[in-house]
Amino acid sequence: MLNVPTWTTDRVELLKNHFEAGLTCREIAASIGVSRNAVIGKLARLQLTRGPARAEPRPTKAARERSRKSIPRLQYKILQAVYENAEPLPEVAITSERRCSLFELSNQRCRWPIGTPGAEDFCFCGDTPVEGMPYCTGHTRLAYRPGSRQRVARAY
DNA sequence: CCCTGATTCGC
DNA sequence: GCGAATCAGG
Repeated sequence: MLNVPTWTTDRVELLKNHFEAGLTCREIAASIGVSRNAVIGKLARLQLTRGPARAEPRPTKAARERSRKSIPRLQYKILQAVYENAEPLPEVAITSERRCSLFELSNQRCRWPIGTPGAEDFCFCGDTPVEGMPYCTGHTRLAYRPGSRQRVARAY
């Protein structure tokens, strides 16, 4: 493969002329025989734009990654910690001394529902939650069972 | 959904 | 420098 430079002088000339003529980037790209992104990229490097640049520069990819992934990462860490001392889940119900009503729920009460909604004895676990989680340790392990998602997905 | 131009960043 | 991936906006 010969290494033909993409942006030869005449191609750049074509690019500029087509741009002046008001062709869209896609049309310019088709005319020259390159991708639309190539045209857009080259125009950007030539400082050629049609409208005023956007006021707010995009946050860096790193920043976007951070804000997008930080919460899932954190929760993954928490779950890791919950499963750190992994024993088989007990078959017996997880009991709580602190059962509470819907209105007594808070960030400091396990939100695991117990019983049938609407029933007289319906309530919530109410125990102290794992930090950053909506459930206590036992119910966190019940709620996030490894592999359960896949099994459920296949069932549908 | 389709499209557009603009920006970032790994190559 | 290049352009794919990704973005915001229409």
